[in-house]
Amino acid sequence: MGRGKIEIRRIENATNRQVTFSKRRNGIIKKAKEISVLCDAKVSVVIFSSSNKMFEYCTPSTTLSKILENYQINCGKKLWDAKHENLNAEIDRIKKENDNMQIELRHLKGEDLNSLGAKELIPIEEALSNGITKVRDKQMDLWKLLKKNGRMLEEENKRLSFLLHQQHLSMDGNVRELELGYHHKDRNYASQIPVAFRVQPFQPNLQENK
Amino acid sequence: MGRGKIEIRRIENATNRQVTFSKRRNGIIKKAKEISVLCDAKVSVVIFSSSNKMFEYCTPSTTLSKILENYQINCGKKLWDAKHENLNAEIDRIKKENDNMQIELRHLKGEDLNSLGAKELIPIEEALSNGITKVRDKQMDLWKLLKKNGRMLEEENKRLSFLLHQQHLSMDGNVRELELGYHHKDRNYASQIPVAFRVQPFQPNLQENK
DNA sequence: AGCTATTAATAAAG
DNA sequence: TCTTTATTAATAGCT
Repeated sequence: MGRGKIEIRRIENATNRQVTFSKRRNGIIKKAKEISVLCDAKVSVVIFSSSNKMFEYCTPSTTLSKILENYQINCGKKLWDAKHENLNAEIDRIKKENDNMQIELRHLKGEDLNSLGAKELIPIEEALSNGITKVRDKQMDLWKLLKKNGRMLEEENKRLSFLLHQQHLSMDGNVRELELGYHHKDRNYASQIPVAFRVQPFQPNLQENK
Repeated sequence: MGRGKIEIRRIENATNRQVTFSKRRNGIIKKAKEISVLCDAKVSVVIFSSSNKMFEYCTPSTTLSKILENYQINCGKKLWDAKHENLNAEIDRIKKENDNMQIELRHLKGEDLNSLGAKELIPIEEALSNGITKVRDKQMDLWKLLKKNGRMLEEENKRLSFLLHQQHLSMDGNVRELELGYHHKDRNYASQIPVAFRVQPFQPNLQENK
C-alpha cells in the first residue's frame, strides 16, 4: 500500500523511519477509534516511538485504568504486583522498626518490665541514668544562662542609672548657669540631652522559650 | 476498503459486528506488530470485545508492565488504584510515627537536647526519673527474689544436713547391732538407706536469665 | 472460514 | 512536516 512494497523489517533510514512511524501511528489510532465505534469494543493503545515519545488512545467510554483492571481479571497476570510487593515489604520493615522502638520506649518509661531479667535491666538503667544526667546538665546550662543574663541586666541597669544620675547633675549645672545668665524658662531637660545618651529600651540577649 | 463503503457507527447486526470485530482486531494487531518492527517502537494494544473477550498485543522486546511504568512517567497519570495510594499513605503515616518515636527516644537518651527549652525538658526529666524508679523497683524485686531463694536453699541445706546426720546416727546404731549380732563386714551405709531419704540434687525455683 | 471487489492506508516523492 | 499519488493492504459483503 504505497509506491512500492516494503519488507517488514527495521527501516534503517532514520528520517524515513520517523515519517513512517508518524503515519502508521495515526493509522493504528484511527483503526482503534473505528473498531471502538463499529464493534462496541474497548481499546487501549499505548505507543512509544524509538525516541521514547508517547502516544495513546483509549476508547472514550472507559479509561486505561479500567481496561487494565479488566486485563488483570481476565488473564490473571498481575501488572504491578512487584510494586505492591515492594511497598508491602517496606511497610513490614518500617513496622518492625516501629515495634522495636515502641518496646524500647516502653522499657525506658518503665513499662512492660516483667518479661525482662536482671541482665536486660542493666543497660536500660544505664541508658536512663545517662539520659537523666544529660537532661539535667542541659537544664543546668539553661539555668546558668538565665542567671548570667540576670546579672548582665543588673549591671546594665546600674550603668544606666549612673548615666542618668550624671546627666541630671550636669543638667542641674546647666540650669543653674542658664538661670544665672539668661533666666531661661525652658525646663524640658530631656530635649537638651544628645540623643546618643538617652536611656533606651534594652533588648536582652535572653530568649524565653515558650 | 470493502465491497462497499461503511459509515463509522455501531454495526447493529450482531453477527456482522462480531465478524468485523475479528477482522479489524487482527488488522490492528498486525499493524502494531509492523510498526514495532519497522520503526523500533514499543506498542501495547489491549482490546475487549463487546462480549468482554480480551485480546492483547505487546511489542516483544518489552512488557505491558514496563510500558505502563513509562506511561506513568510520561503523562503523570497514576494508573494504580486506590490500593496503591493507600499503601503509600500507610508508609507515610508509619514513617511519621517512626520519626516521632525516634525523636522521643533520642531525647530520653539525652541526645539532640539543644533545640529544647526549659519547658520541654521538664516532662523528659519526669519520664526519665519515673522510668528509672520503675526499673530500679524491678531490679529490687529481682534482688529480693534472689535473696529469698538463697534463704530457701540455705534452709533446705540445713534440713538435709540434719537428715543426713540422723541417718548416720541410726546407721551407726545398726552397725553396732550388726557388729554385736552377726559381725557383719558390709560398711557401705548409703546402700542401706531407703531411696526416698537419700540426698538428691536440688532444683531451685530461681531461674537465672541469660 | 474463504473470496474478491472495493475502499483505505501509505511509501515515495515533491 | 504537509500534500500528492501510485501502489499495496485491509476489509465489507457474500458464500
